[in-house]
Amino acid sequence: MPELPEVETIVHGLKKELLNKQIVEVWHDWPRVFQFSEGGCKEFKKHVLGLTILKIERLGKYIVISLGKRFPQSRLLIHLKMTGRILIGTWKVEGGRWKSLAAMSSQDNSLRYVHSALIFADGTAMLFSDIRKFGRMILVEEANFERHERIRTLGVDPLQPVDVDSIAQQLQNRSIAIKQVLLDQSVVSGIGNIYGDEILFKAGIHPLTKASDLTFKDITEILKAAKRVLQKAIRLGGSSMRDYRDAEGKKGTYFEHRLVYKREGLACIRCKNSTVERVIIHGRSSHYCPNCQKRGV
DNA sequence: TGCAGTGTTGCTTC
DNA sequence: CGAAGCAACACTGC
Repeated sequence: MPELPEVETIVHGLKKELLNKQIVEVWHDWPRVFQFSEGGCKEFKKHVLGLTILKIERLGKYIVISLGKRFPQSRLLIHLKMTGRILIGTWKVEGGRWKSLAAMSSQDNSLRYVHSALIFADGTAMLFSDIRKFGRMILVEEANFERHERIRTLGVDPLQPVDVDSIAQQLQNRSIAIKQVLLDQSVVSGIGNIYGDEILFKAGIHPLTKASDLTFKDITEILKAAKRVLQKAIRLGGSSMRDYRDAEGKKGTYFEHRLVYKREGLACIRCKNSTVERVIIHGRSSHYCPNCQKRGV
């Protein structure tokens, strides 16, 4: 479930552990995790060996790792999709399976789902565990980074100062539900199903409201709510329902502090006398209070 | 037992 | 271009 707060938390942990490490080996048992321009894992490996981790940051839901000798030569984009996890520690691979030697913390059965790994000169490794195998590691040459499809089409980061006029303009000709638009990474990047519901609850906007029906004030409220909700979630280390763990293997506690998500049938925490309802929007469960969240127009 | 549902995104089609 | 539907994959719970 890694959304912006989870990825931010992971990146924070990775910075503490991985900076200045040199990649000396690449391992995988599922070639499709690697992408490098037109090539696959062979080309990926060739380009990455010997490079050092110079910088780690978050762009939307991507972990972005700058690699080079002295200056950045390429960037590694990691998307965790639904069930991806990054494990850091000391391990050995035995019969195609990774075994813990001195992991930063116990990673229990997630070791079973490791499908790729970067091994560093100091003997430590970064493992990429992913039950559903939707996650990807995409290598992009530095010169092509800004115009790479995945990066070029990324919407604004909700934690950065946002130009409300430009967002309002984009929503003008969108007839779909605001909930669906919030999940569109090309409008605003980093929000997923959980925080989409949380943000709309906080803003008092019904998730089925058509984006084009929102007033300028509504949009301002939503963006303000987004900052608050996401910042709080980062403070709490993200949400852990099932799979999510940070780089140190720790869960986040936002889920226990959630406002509406997965609270169907329970009393609304704001008005207390309505019951949280659930509706499917574009195939995704959406939770809201029918009393506190009014539909626009 | 079998099947719907699950946190995400990209591709195809209209 | 916008929008809908489905595919990628594995597991859980009813």
